[in-house]
Amino acid sequence: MGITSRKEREKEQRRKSILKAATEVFFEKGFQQASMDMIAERSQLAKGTLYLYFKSKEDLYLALMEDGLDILHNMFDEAIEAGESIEEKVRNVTKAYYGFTQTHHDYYQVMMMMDSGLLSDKVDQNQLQHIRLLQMSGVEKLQKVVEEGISQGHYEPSTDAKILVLMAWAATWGAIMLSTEKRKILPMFSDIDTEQFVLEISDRMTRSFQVKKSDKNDAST
Amino acid sequence: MGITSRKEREKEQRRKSILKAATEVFFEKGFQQASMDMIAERSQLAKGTLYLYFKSKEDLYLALMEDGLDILHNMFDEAIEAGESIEEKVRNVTKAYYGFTQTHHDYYQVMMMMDSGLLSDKVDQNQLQHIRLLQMSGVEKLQKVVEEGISQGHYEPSTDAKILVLMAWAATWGAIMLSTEKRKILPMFSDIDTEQFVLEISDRMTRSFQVKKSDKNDAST
Amino acid sequence: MGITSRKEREKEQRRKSILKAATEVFFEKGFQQASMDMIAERSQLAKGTLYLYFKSKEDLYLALMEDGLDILHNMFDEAIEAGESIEEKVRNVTKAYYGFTQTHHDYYQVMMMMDSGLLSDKVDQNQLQHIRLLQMSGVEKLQKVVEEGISQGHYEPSTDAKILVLMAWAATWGAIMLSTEKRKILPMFSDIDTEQFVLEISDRMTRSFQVKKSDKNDAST
Amino acid sequence: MGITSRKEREKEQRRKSILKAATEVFFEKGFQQASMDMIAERSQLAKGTLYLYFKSKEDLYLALMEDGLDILHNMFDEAIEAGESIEEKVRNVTKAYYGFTQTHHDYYQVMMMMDSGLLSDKVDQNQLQHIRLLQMSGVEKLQKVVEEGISQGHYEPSTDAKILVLMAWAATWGAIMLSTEKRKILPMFSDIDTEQFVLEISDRMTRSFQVKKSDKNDAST
DNA sequence: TATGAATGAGAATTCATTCAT
DNA sequence: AATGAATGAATTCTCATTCAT
Repeated sequence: MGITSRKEREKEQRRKSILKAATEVFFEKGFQQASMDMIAERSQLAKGTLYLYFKSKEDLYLALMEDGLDILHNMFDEAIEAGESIEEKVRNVTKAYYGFTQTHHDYYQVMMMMDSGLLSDKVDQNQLQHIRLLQMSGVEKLQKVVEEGISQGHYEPSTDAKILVLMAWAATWGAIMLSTEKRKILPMFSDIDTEQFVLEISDRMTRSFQVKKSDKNDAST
Repeated sequence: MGITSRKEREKEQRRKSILKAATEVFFEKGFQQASMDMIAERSQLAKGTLYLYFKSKEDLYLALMEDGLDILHNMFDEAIEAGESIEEKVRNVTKAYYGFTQTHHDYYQVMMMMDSGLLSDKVDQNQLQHIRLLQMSGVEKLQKVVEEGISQGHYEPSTDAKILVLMAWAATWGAIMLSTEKRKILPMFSDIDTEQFVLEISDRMTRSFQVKKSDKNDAST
Repeated sequence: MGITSRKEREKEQRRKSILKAATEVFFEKGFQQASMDMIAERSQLAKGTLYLYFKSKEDLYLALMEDGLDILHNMFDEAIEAGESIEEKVRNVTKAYYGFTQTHHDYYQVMMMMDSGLLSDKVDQNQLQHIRLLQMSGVEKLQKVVEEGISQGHYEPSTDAKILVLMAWAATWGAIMLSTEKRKILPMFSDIDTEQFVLEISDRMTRSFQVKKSDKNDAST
Repeated sequence: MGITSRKEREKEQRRKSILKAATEVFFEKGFQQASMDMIAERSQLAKGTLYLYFKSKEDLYLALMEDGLDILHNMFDEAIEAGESIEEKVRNVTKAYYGFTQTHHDYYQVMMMMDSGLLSDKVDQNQLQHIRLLQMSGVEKLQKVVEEGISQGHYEPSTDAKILVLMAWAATWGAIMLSTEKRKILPMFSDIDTEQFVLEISDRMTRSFQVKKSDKNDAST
């Protein structure tokens, strides 16, 4: 048993180290340009060995996606946990997402890649389904928070929690993509604090659903 | 004379038909997966012929991008022209962008791909520069409208036109990406009218910069 | 008739201009690297037109060889004519050959190319035979001169004219190739006057067959 | 240990067998006409395998050149070693060179090709430099022998060793080229013993520098 | 006759995957 | 389990030649 579990730990260890190498290479080269040779070299293993752990390049990529999503969702859970008010919880999730794109920049980029261009011919459909579910669950977590907020009178009673979440999500996502991808193109971006930008856009979007007291809503850059 | 122009027209015609085929294939397969063979077959031409019109696969791709951006920017100009009030102009641009993603869905998708990972090694740098400029100019057009709106007292005097535009743009872009790309993933999206969703998110974002009268702003889905 | 001959002259003219362009391009690029496109462009004609005058790239190449050999042999004839003594005639031929490699450097290079690498699959065998004959005739002309020299007692009576000519030819050819092709490799060549070198090697070779006043050093085959 | 060396030997073996196949194909077709497909087929390997051993067609060609030059220079060394007198040493080198062109005829032909038109764009410049050096070193070895001969009074004291060597070399090379390449063209060659021809031309050339017993025939540069 | 657009066979090279050791 | 040599299908691009105008 001890032996078995040590072996299993070693196996898991090796799996992780392959994933790490793959993430780096995918990030640096993009999915297509990355070759199994590069990943093998980076992970200090023989090419054949990769196929003992992942049955194809696509499979490796999906595993990596799952990994990234796991990290992200743990960050979400902590973010929601840590927030005391509804407002803070929502804000924390935005922060968490932004934080993920910064501290796990390679994971983020690699995950972004996926949306355009992976052909799922040889892809394990079960695994794909699992990833889809993970992607959804982030939104669902946020939705629960908002529903609580509605019932607490924090948002307009007529608010559709789903719509609110999707809009906040869309705005946040758009802001992050705009900041990270277009920074190179749009010089106007050069003097903007990205985190502020992302947080403010999320704030403005969620606040537009909030109940107005007598009014002193406004936002400063 | 007649002959020259007929020949030229035919050449242009063929160029267009290659671009059309290429757009389809790039859209279906992604840039990397799309092969010149596929494009040749789709356009009913021999492989070599493609190289008479475009000097490389990258070149073909860039030409296609330019084409798409041209269409988009014409739509923007008309949108701004057609709007009577500031509010309407901004709204029209959002509509135009959304419309573009729908009526030229393949162009849109292909343009989205670009951001992740085209190898600019063999790419004509002048052409690339031109594309960058086109991409920027859309934002700039909107910025002019907003600046006018600020000076007309339509938006808070303290508003930074650039920030407003970038936020509106980010939100709109995020909304469109979310709706088009994630529709397949998020079942919660199934009963949402996409155009409404996109317009509303843009509205909410811009309205958050507007001067509040005494207040009765709200939005229903 | 006038019309016919004008047309024929024009045709011949065009043929020549294609050959000229081809020589330049073959010289600059080598046979394989030279493309019919380049030759067409250089000769200011359409690609298709080349095929009205030469039935293939190989054919064009052979025509060019013939042209070069014609020039060379005219130079030989003049060289022999101009020489007053046997010695001078032989020397003049060497000079003429060297001169050809200098003033018609591109022809010379292009002719050298042929020896290595042309596949005669699609080549007109009659034309090839003609070229072979031309190549031989230079040697034959020289041989006649030497035979005269032997009968005049200029060379050892036992001399085999054929051997003398072949040896002189080999030495001259080797010297020219060494000087032109190896100059880039052998730095030791840098301070040698090529023409002197070539003439001297030919001299030494032929003189070794000459009758020695008081001596009798000789070589038997 | 045993395993490692066996594997290495096998690898070297395969490398050699590729080189062998390549030499044959290059010889038959010339560099440009030879395709990696042909070489793969000839060596009974898959095309991709070739690229495990040589990184490009050019690389393969250069490796082959180096191999051939190595053989040639070993033959030179032995030739010089084996000769007892100066005269014999020089003669042996000529013999060795001729021998090489006969026993390694394909190597010789392939090496001859090089001089006309290898594209050095993608070629490893270090390797190219090495080849240039090897090509030179043959001449240098001979030069040393001749210098010794001069100091021993074997050649005219005024003799420039460099000139003597270059002339002997040129004559020998010319003779070999004439005999091998033109044999097909010049029927007059048919009844000549090639080796005799080559040796004699070399003899005549070197002897023309030798001190004459009772005589004083000489040549001025 | 002259043109030049179109062709398509063929070239070098890459790389995911397999499999004997 | 781990290796890494071998594979060969697939990819981009070239270019001699043809042929409708």
